[in-house]
Amino acid sequence: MSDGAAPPPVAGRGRRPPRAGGDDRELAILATAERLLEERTLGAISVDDLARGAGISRPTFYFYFPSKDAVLLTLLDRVAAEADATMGAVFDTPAAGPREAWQRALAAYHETFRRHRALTVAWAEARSTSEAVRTLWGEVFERWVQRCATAIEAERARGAAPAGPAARDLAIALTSMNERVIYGSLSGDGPAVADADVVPVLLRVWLAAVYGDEPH
Amino acid sequence: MSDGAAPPPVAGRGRRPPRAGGDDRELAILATAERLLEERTLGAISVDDLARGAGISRPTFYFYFPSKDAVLLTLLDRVAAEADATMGAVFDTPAAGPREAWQRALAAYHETFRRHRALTVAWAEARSTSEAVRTLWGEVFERWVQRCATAIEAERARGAAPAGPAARDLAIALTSMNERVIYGSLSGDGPAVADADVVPVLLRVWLAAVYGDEPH
DNA sequence: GAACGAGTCAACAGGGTGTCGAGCTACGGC
DNA sequence: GCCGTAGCTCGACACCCTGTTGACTCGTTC
Repeated sequence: MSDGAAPPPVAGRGRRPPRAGGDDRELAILATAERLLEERTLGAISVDDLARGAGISRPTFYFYFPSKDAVLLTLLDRVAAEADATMGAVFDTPAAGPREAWQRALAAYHETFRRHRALTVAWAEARSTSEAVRTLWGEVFERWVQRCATAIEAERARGAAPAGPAARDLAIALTSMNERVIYGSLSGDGPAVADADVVPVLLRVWLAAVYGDEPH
Repeated sequence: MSDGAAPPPVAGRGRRPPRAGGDDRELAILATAERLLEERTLGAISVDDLARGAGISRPTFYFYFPSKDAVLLTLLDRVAAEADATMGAVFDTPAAGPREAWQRALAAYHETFRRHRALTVAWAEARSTSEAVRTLWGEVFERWVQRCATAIEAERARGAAPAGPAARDLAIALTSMNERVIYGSLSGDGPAVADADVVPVLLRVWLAAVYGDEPH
C-alpha cells in the first residue's frame, strides 16, 4: 500500500521495478499466456509453460511477474479497460430511442467479451482462485450496475418506465444474467443460447424488466 | 466403462466395491468435506485434510474415493436430487395463479441452494476444475430449463403469454440469471442482491419477461 | 576498470497428488 | 483350529508444481 518516495509509474502488477529494457520478455510472457489460453484452460497452464513459451526459465518468469495470476490480471486489466471504454462510449452517444440505446449497450458488452473469448473464460475460472481477479471483476461489474441503475432511474423519473424493485437490484439481476448467458455461450459447456441469439434474447428480457408493468 | 456381469449396485462415484463394513469411513469423509467447506474454499482443502478429518491416512482415502472431486460430486448428487425433487413437487402442485406458481418455483429453487450454501459455492468453484462437476451442473440446469420452457410454451398456448423469443432461449436466460444472482447472494463477493430481495426481484423479471408484451 | 544494477538460471525447499506393495484383521469353509 | 481370501490400512515412493536463493553474466556509468 505504501509507495516509497520514488515514482512507481505503473504500480504493482508487472515487473517489480518498471524500468529498463527487458520489456520484450514481459510482452512475450503476456503473448504466450494469451496464446496458450486459446488451447487450454488456465489451470492446465503452468508457470513453466509460460516461461518456456517466452523463451526464459521459470525463475526468470518470477522476475517479471509474481505469479501466474498476475499475468492473467494484467491481461484482464486491458479487457476491463476496453469494456469500460466501450460502455462509456455507448452510454454517452445519444440514441434514437430507449430500445436502440439498450440494444447498443448489450451488443457492445457482448462484443467486447466475444472478442476476448479465451480471456473471458479464463477470467471466470480464475475468479474462484484469485482474490485479485475476483476484485477486478467486482469492479467492472459494479461500474456496469451503476450505469444501468442510473439509466433505469432516469427512465422512471421521466415516466417512461414504471416503478418496481430498487433500480440497483434490478440492474444487478439483469447484469448477472448478461454475464452468465454470455459466459455460457462463449464457454460452450452446458445448455447455452446460440451466439447470434444472445443479444436479442437479453434485450427482450431487459426491456420487459425495465419497462414492463407488473403483470396480473 | 465396462461393468462386469456382477451387479454393481451403486455405480462409480464412491468405493470401488460397494460391499462390506467400512461404511462409516466413507460417511466420515463426506461429513468432513461438508464441515470443512463451511470454513474454507474447496481449493484450500487437501485430500490429506479430508483423510485426517475422517481419521484415516491419505492412501486410505483413495480406497474410498478416487479423488477430492469425487467426494464433492457425491455431495452434489444429493443436492441435485433434492433440487429436482423440490422442483418436481412445485411444478406438479397446482397454484392459485401463474404469479403464485412462478413465485413458489423461484422460492423453492432459492431455498434449496440457500440450505446448502457452502456446497453451492464449492459447486461453482469446482465447475472450472472438474469435467464431471460441469456435467452434473449441466444436467440440473437442463432439467430446470426444460420445465420452464414447457411452462412458458403452455402459457403462450393458452394465450396468457405473448409470443417472443424461443421459449427455450428465454428459459436459459432467466435460469442463468437465477443461478448467478443466487450464487452472488450466497458467496458474498462482489455486488449482490440482499438475501431477502432475491426472490421478489427475480420474480419481477421472470413475470415481465414471460408475460410482458414487446414494449415500444 | 571498479562498481552497480538489470537480467538470468541451477538448485533447492516445500507441498500437493496419486500409486504400489506389504501388512493387518475378520470371517467362512474345511 | 487353521487357512485362504477379501476388505481395509498405511509407509514409502514417484511425480509435478510453486516460489526462493544465491551466484553468475553483461552492459553502463563514472
